[in-house]
Amino acid sequence: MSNVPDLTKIRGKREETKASNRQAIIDAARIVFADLGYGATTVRDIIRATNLASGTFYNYFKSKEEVFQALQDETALRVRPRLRAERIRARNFEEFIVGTFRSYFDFVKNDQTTFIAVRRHREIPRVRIDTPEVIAGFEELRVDIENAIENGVLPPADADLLMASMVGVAFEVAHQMLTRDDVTADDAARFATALFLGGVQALPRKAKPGKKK
Amino acid sequence: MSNVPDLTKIRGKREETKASNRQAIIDAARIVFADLGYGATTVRDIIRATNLASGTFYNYFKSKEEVFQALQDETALRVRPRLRAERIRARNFEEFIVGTFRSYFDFVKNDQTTFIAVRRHREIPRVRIDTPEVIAGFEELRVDIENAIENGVLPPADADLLMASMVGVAFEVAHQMLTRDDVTADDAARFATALFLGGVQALPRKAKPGKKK
DNA sequence: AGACCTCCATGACGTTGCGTCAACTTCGCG
DNA sequence: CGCGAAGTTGACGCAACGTCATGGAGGTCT
Repeated sequence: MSNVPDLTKIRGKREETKASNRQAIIDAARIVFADLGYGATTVRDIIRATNLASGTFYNYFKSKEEVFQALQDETALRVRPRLRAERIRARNFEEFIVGTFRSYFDFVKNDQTTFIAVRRHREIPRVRIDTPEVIAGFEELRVDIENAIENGVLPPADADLLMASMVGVAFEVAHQMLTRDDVTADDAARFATALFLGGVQALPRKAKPGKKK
Repeated sequence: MSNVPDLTKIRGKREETKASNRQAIIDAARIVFADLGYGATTVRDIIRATNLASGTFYNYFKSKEEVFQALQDETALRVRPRLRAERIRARNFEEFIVGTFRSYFDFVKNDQTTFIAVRRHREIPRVRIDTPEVIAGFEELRVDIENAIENGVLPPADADLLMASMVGVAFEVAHQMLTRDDVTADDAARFATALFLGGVQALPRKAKPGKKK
């Protein structure tokens, strides 16, 4: 009998149930948040939806906020590589912009459940929470913008503000897309792209003179 | 002697303490939220910061969420008239855009405490909550955009998406402004304005054919 | 294979905040 | 002044919180 454990797969039953418990909590949370709304759900509601004991929850997360972050992070980690790939592939200004928006809106459209679930709060009309992974995604965009500027793909503008603008437009337009049902991912992407294609040319040069910091 | 009550001022001691209690709760909440962060704050923390009894709280709000909304609404009701005035005064495209952004960023800059307080959560990096009054402000912008389009001040674009874009850019750029300290309200306004002045020209024509709905 | 130890799931427990409610105080009005 | 309406108070029952001692299952060493 081979006693060589498959190192890349199973690290023992210990680690296995650990991962499975964590995932069970996250999955239960996704359902419960969507069902009761974020504010109304309690840690107890979440563990009740698993077959784990209350104490176990606290071995994995220290509050429902932390589970929520894990949920958001999961999503962020799924989108980021796609966006990144699009931008790296871009050989010019237009491709940079259109690639980013297109794949983001496509993702949102195909993944509506997650996004809608998150917004389905009862008490509060609309909420947005940025977790570390989401913020890391913003940072990635900023870096890509800076590189694009250096390579002459983008005109020299303030990278922070340009990143912020793209993020803002992406989120708000995506929200419209989910609210109205007559806006396709393509409509959204064409709108956002046109705005930036036209707008970026006109931007003032860097607000801050030198490099960052 | 005069038993004619000043109708516009005091409607009797009853109404007076009612208003004062409500305001006391809101004021206490503003401080406590800023201090402990939104998530960590409890209803008890808020009433402890007033000299009212716990039961009294529930005569005015039914949860901390509701107090928070009242706080947001207070702010929204202060900004909206200014933005509206700017847009109505606008005699052309540029004035419409620049007026809106300038006064919004000025407001945020002068009112940092409110905005920073709201963001000073411990558990969660960054949060945004839209209350009914805030959403009403968005709607106001949308209507103004539609009117501007009808009057030929703005080119015919999708008003919903244009509104969403302006909102997104306004929020995100304002956030940058508060995070970095080298961005003035003027920098922010010039950036956002340039983006839209250049970008709006290039927008696709209305995604939806006829009038709204 | 067995003994041993480590790790973690369990659920009961004390604590804290929740929302309600009966008793009481204050206001307005005749 | 006296009565009813309106609103405040804090104690109470209940639910969720986060912890911790216990036990059982997984890994390791001989």
